[in-house]
Amino acid sequence: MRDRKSGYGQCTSGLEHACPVEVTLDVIGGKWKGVILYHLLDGTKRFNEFRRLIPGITQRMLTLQLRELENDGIVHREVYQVVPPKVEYSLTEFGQTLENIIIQMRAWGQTYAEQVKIQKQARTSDR
Amino acid sequence: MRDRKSGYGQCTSGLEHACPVEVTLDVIGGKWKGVILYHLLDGTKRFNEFRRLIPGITQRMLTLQLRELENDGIVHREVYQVVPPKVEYSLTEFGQTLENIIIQMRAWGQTYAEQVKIQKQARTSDR
DNA sequence: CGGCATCCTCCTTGATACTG
DNA sequence: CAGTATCAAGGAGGATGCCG
Repeated sequence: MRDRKSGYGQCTSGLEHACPVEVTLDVIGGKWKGVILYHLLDGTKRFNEFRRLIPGITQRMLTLQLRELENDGIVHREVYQVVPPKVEYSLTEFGQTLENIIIQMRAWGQTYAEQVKIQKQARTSDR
Repeated sequence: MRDRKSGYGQCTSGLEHACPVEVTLDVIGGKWKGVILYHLLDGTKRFNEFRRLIPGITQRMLTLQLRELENDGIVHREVYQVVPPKVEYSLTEFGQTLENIIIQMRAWGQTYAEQVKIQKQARTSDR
């Protein structure tokens, strides 16, 4: 496997990220992870709660993205052995270290959503 | 080509991002945009300079990702009509509004790269 | 309720070759 | 140097069905 840890600036496309920004994006950059984390900012959520909050997502993708976040130690999955089944998702302590970033991304998105839309449209019209 | 633009699966309606975090990730979340922006933090870069800084990227992907960033008004592309050709990329004023986020992501990645790696490995070995 | 397994499609990316 | 063009492959993601 190719390896380069020499500190600065290099990045592989594989699992070894030499570039710190990529490390972060690898964790929060999945297709739906942004929204999921966004909703977790204000507390624990259940599986179907996410499905209501994120209408566009499929069951499959919700599961996969939650598993990855769980995997990376960002999200905690608490299973209650009751009938009917109940599963709650929340940020782990580690996940909470991301809160500032999520909040900043939320703020940026809120502030510039319109401008981004305008930029994209300008280009869309010339496709 | 453009990342999560085509068609389905946005936050709520197809046209608008209802979730601000997604807006931001749509702009910076492309496969190589993180690294590109990371390198642009310390100034203007030329095309082949990126290729040196990001060994894993192909010419094609570099072009595509730069075009999208340009498209979204994040990156400025300055073409000098000289021989040999010279093109310089830099952050636009708008792009500079992302600097804090990139810097935070860089900091998080630096701090937690090791932990992320450990988490992933732990889970991998437990399958 | 909260999943997992399967199948299948189309987007994304890579490889390669060519150009102003 | 800084790209574009084309083709091919792999995988991300959707649809559907079944299960504890």
